[in-house]
Amino acid sequence: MKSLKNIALRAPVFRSMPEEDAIRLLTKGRVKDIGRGASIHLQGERAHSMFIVIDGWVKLYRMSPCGSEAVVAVLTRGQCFGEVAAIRDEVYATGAEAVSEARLLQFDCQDLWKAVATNLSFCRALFSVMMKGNRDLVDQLEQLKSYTGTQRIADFLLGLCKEETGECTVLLPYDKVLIASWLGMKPESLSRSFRRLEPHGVKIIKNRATISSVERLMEFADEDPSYSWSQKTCLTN
Amino acid sequence: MKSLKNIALRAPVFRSMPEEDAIRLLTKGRVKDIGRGASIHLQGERAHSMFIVIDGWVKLYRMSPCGSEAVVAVLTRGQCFGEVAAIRDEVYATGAEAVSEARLLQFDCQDLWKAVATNLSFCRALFSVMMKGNRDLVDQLEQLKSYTGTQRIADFLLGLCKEETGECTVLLPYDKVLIASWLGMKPESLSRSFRRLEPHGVKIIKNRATISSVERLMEFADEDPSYSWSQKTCLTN
DNA sequence: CGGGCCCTTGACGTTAGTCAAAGAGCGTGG
DNA sequence: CCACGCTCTTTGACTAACGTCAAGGGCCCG
Repeated sequence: MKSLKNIALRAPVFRSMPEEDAIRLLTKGRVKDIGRGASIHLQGERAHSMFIVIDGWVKLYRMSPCGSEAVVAVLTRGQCFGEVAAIRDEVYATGAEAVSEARLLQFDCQDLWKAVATNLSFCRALFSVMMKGNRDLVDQLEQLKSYTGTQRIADFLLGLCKEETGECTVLLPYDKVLIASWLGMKPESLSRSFRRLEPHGVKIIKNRATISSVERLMEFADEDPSYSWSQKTCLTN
Repeated sequence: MKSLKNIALRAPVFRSMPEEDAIRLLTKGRVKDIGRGASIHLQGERAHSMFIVIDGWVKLYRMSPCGSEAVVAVLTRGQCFGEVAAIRDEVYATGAEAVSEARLLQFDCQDLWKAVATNLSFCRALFSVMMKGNRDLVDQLEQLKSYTGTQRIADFLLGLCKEETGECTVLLPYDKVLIASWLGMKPESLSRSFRRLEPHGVKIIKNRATISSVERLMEFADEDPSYSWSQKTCLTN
């Protein structure tokens, strides 16, 4: 229980608040343990709560009328979701589902409203969190519009590895079907794209990725998509 | 000047506030007229202001390291931008540029901070606006991940027309290069996609689009992308 | 051992980007 | 007025990227 508190206090929503305010809010939260694949809330459902992930992984997704699923975010320890809808008594814009065993902290709308009305630091903290969410969405849009799937994977891998240079090994945090959906492609395409990264020094074995040169991969990830082949043909000419 | 005030008061940021609060805030705003192509703020620049569009069109865009531009939003009368960064003293996540002659209302950071600290209704109004922004980004992501370019155009046209049924003619609000960029494709692809909409009852002449049946187009826009050809082959068998 | 799930691979078709060229519309200057 | 250059747009030919369908391998679990 102590570690739960520590995790929550370090979460972006609470971190920037005076600690006593954060603790007071924290006590309003209810712990919720759920299994892999369990639904947390549905898209279009009236928002009743905000959540913070204490442990495990959660995906936010959109179902389109034709039945295809687009993953909009994948969250883990310390990240919060549902706040956007909960804060204004709206419906959730996405569905939320646990993609692993997960432990959440759940806060009722009413408590949020009270906190917003009485606590300016919480208000500012919420702005920060929403800003971060906004920025992540914009980043994702840029990626989708400007880069190929293979480049998005390169970026995804780079985001996982701590090193800024040299060699690096990372574990894929969840299964490839989810990675594919998150990056906006099909599992088959993901698999092929992993192959296409091999010439750039990336090897995937099971759920372990080995990057032989972080710099080289970064270069590839930022490259103009139309540049790769013109370079190829230049070399062969 | 009176109409300026009316437009601003009807803007989503102010609409939900008590009118006297809104008017007090409004007086802090400075009018700014700019020409087509003029830059309003740059991506990565320290945020100094929030803006409301009084007239004309503004695009928000991301430049990627390789130089390609991804349009993230296209805004017009009443819509506001820059608030996400301005409210937390951050850098702008996107660049902003006028894509037509435009008139803006500009609010300094300091005034915003004061307003947030002293005025709960403004705080709530900002939450609403940010929520709307968030939702639009999620919608866009879903579109990009789940539909083809041609379907996104269909959706774009449907968003322009007021009718829910029957025939409808709409004017394209800005040039096709921008539409293409906004929908995440190249002008050439846009041009071809327009052609592909003809069998679905859409005719484009200059900047005027005629939709012969809104229902039919909606059906096409929501269709499973992989469904179209299986239907085609079924018909020919 | 069999069934289900995840992942990969191959063959094939569709979609979108690239490069090049050309037409349409428009304002400018001769 | 016309020629010219400019930008926006369309079209064609070609290529790359991605999705679809089908098949098969590896793995876990009942």
